[in-house]
Amino acid sequence: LLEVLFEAGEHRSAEELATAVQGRAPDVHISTIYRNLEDLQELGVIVHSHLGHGPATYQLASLAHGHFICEACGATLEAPDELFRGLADTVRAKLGFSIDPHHFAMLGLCMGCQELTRLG
Amino acid sequence: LLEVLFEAGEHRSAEELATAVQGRAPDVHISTIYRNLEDLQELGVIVHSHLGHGPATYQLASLAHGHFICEACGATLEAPDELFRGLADTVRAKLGFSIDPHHFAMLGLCMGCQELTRLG
DNA sequence: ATTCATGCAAAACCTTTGCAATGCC
DNA sequence: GGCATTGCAAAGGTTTTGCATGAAT
Repeated sequence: LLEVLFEAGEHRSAEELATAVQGRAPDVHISTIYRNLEDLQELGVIVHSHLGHGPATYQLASLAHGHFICEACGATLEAPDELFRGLADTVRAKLGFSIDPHHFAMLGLCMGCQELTRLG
Repeated sequence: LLEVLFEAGEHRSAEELATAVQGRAPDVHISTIYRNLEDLQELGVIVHSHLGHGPATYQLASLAHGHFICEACGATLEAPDELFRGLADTVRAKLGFSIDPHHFAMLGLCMGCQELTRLG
């Protein structure tokens, strides 16, 4: 049921997933979606991320990656893990902390919005 | 009113702030707190951050810094901005994106919880 | 008199939970 | 019969909004 659906994209909110599942099985309730998402996370099949102020998004664990989100326009850039390697190494060395760069997005300003800010 | 209160700490949720304000002015409603927090943010006096799954936390903009939060035990480490400089430079060069390392915490595992994971 | 900020209640938003009903072994 | 899973409704936690009152200019 759910697995079939996961072949339909990344960064899906629970509600989007519910709508998609309901296309095939109309009686599936969103609380069931949440419960199954939780189980699948415990199994390590999927992960969720927070991409800003909206609802959490879910995706297959194998597709997980970091994100940069523009605070001004909401643009989403995907971040290859290599970008975080330096930070991860430094933080592990200095604080003994092992970062998970996927769980929460990094916010900031995209190129276009930086220019808008500069122009005022 | 609010400013007086901000001399009382960082990482305060709206509800904690409301309780603190109500110690001096009992009739202040939490919606007023939210409205004033929003105004102060637009003025650049304060910022809010998301330190995990709980409520947003507010603090004076001048005290803002990044955070590393342990996904297992919730421990909070404060992150000097220098740690993010390398990542910020790389991301600006490669993606034209200017990161704000304060807004969302970086999750991961603290030293103690890494060891538990390894043993467990 | 007009504007603006406030208190309050209610809604909105996302997520979790209690419970009764259903299906499976 | 027991056990796990579901649908539904309701609640939970956080934040926002509508509206009427009341203060300040």
